[in-house]
Amino acid sequence: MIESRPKPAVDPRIERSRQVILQAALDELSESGYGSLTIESVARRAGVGKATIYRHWPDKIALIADAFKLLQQQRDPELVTGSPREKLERVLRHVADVVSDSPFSSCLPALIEGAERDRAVRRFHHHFQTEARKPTIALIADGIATGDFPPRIDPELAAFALLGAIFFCRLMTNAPFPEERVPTLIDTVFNSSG
Amino acid sequence: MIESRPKPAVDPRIERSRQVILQAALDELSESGYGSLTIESVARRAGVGKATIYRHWPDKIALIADAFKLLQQQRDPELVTGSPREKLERVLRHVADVVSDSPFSSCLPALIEGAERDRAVRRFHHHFQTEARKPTIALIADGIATGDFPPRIDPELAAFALLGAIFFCRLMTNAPFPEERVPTLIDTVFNSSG
DNA sequence: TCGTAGCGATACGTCAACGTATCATAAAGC
DNA sequence: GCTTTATGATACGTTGACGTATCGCTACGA
Repeated sequence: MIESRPKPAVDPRIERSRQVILQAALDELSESGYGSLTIESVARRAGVGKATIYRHWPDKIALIADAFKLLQQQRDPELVTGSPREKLERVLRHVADVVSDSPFSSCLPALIEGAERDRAVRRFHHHFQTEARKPTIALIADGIATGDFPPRIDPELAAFALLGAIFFCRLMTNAPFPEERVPTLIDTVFNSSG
Repeated sequence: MIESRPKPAVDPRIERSRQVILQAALDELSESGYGSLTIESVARRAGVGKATIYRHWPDKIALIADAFKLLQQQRDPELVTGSPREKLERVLRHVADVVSDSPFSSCLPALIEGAERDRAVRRFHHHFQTEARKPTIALIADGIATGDFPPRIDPELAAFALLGAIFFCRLMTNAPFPEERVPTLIDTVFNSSG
């Protein structure tokens, strides 16, 4: 039997522990934040012995980095169809929804803090955000090409403005960006419709 | 002598301690973040006895809240003149500058984290940001009234988009928003010029 | 069915920060 | 000058997290 991955027959207990611990770490990050997370509280929350955590991760930073990676992977991109304007609206509605209320949203302050303090977190945070932005930028470029959007705008800057407005609202005001306001936001930034 | 404020003749040592300690707290927030700040490290950095801090603040949260208040007050608003477009450009250049490199910028992640964890920090953070946004919104509304800006845009949303792009860049990418790109940002959001 | 190995629980010594108390020093105010 | 008072330094007991070690237990794989 030729198999490229011999499947090292990993003990399922290992993977189960990993998942339970990482999820508990995310819950802790959401509740206590980056600087106040402790291995012991994660272990308590996960219903796991401290030693089990140290078996899988050398230190707190490695655990947090893995937890954030899991968080990023949980943000599934949404496939949308329709006109560029319709696609953009759906994508931004989804972003507004996720940024308003989701595990990602509740961990966002801790993620920002983590990226500021730890090089590894910062690296994949920026990398992942860059990747997550690409479809939006491409969407805007498409819309310009088809004439749906004004021709002179800079797609990257437009994406910064649209996404930035939503994130800004979450972090700097007392109310998240309401999904229903997405069309008006697009109208404002693209100065279209009426 | 009639004086509305009798000046309670406060011992200058008290005010000096307050300032030194608050500045040290800001430095700690910038370096260690919200959750990892300790009273002892602030005392060490300020060259002050621990007891002096406890004499002035009941706990860590009160100290941090006061430190953030000082930080906000240090952001002096800039008075600008010229056409609405020129004024807006100068204001946004100033914002891009402050958000890229300043005590405010280096404390921003800690401020976001602090606002998430502590109700008092959150309240004045949101309040101050709302106040700081008002001139920009008014500026945009003025520009619409004078015909410098497109008539149909929502001034508040436009401000969210412009400011949001700058903050988004600081927090979600590996490079702060370059000041020189402010004109292009305005052009993109207002779809004007060429 | 049996040996292996990952597990939870627990105990351990270490360390750092907590918040309080004390004390001489020195600056402030009269 | 003399009293008051805020200060820096230091010591204190307490707490909680660190990271390691041990030990039955049991799910796994053969």
